Amino acid sequence: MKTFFHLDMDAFFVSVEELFAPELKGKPVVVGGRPDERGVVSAASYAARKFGVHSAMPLRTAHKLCPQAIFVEGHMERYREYSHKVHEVLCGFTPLVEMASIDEAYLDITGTERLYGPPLRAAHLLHERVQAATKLNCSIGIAASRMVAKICSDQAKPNGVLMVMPGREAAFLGPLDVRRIPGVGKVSEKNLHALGIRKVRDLAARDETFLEEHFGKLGLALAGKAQGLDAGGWFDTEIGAEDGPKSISHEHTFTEDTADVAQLEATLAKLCEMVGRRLREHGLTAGTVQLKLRYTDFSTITRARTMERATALDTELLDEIRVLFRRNWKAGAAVRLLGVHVSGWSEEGTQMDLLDDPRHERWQRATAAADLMRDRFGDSAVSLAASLRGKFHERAHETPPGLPGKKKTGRPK
DNA sequence: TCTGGGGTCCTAGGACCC
DNA sequence: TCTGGGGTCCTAGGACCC
Repeated sequence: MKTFFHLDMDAFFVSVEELFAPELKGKPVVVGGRPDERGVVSAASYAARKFGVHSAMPLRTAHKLCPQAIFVEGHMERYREYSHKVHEVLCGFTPLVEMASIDEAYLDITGTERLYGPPLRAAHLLHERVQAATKLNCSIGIAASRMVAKICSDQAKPNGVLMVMPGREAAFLGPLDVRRIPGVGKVSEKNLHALGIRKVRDLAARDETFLEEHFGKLGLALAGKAQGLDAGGWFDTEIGAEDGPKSISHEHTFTEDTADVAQLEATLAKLCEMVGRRLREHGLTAGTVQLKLRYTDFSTITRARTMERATALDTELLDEIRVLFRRNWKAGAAVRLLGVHVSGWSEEGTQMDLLDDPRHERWQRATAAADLMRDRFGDSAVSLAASLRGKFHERAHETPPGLPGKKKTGRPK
């Protein structure tokens, strides 16, 4: 029998903001952007939640619900820094730790009784340590499966600890809405409701084959989850077995939809640069590139191409992306969003054979030099896109306004 | 309500091969 | 030629998570 913790930071982004601006405490705070911007709520304080504001809600809607709320852009670097602090505390507690996202983690604390006492005691100790190191609150769920531990931490919020005793899983889960099960979203909830399945106990009452017939693999997983099991899927993996990313992507939603080819292509160049940079940071080369296009009516297409050889070079990514764009963009149609996505890492990683191509080698050197400049002087110090734009357009164009991560000044060390 | 950005996993169809 | 059965790769779309 195993014992898992799921630790979840309370209103994480908002709480970090409060550390730097204590006057925000207790007030309705919304992290995500200005109230009149295109965008959604990343996090809302408990005071804001009282007005019905919640994460993923459009900022404009949040503003209508709670006009007096304080809207802030947020500081991702700070959240990452605090996430690292939490991670350090957890690793000092037990070696089997897995950060599941920036603000939550799973711990396998099986066999730590001699060290920390029974699980509830251990959880309170861990809670104190996190508090002492970060001045932030968290909630901890304890159970014999990761999934139940996650649901527990949710029920324990805010700033609480909750344990489900082994054998009591079905009794605990039974009265909960099916929506509380991780993996059941809006659509699955609706489909389950259509079959008269509203509570987890309704789910537990149906047999596996019935659920599989209606929901395929998802149904099979649901049957297990209704019993409180980690069977199959995401929960059924070793804690701490970290593997690198499977895909890397960047996308940008324009402040105003645009059909200006120059602006669109400049944006694609910038996105390819960002993706290329991340590839090189991870030491990866991508075999497949994918373009994402969203029009004004929110209709969205993706178009992918697997290249003859994998690459991590901005210019080669851009060449592919530009072909996909020209082939698939309904010319003249205003675009809301562009995205560049790469995947399919090359197995051998090395690409010695490419060195015979002098063009490729030149770009590799230029890219390495640009990376170095950005390391030293900041991301805006140099842009390959600028030189590329000269190649493909008669006039050079300004970098489009409002691109993420764009800074006016460098930051010399 | 007027809908971000970065991910993972699943499904389904078609090409292609044996 | 009137038509099998896998397996694998690729592409497109969508649900879901934070």
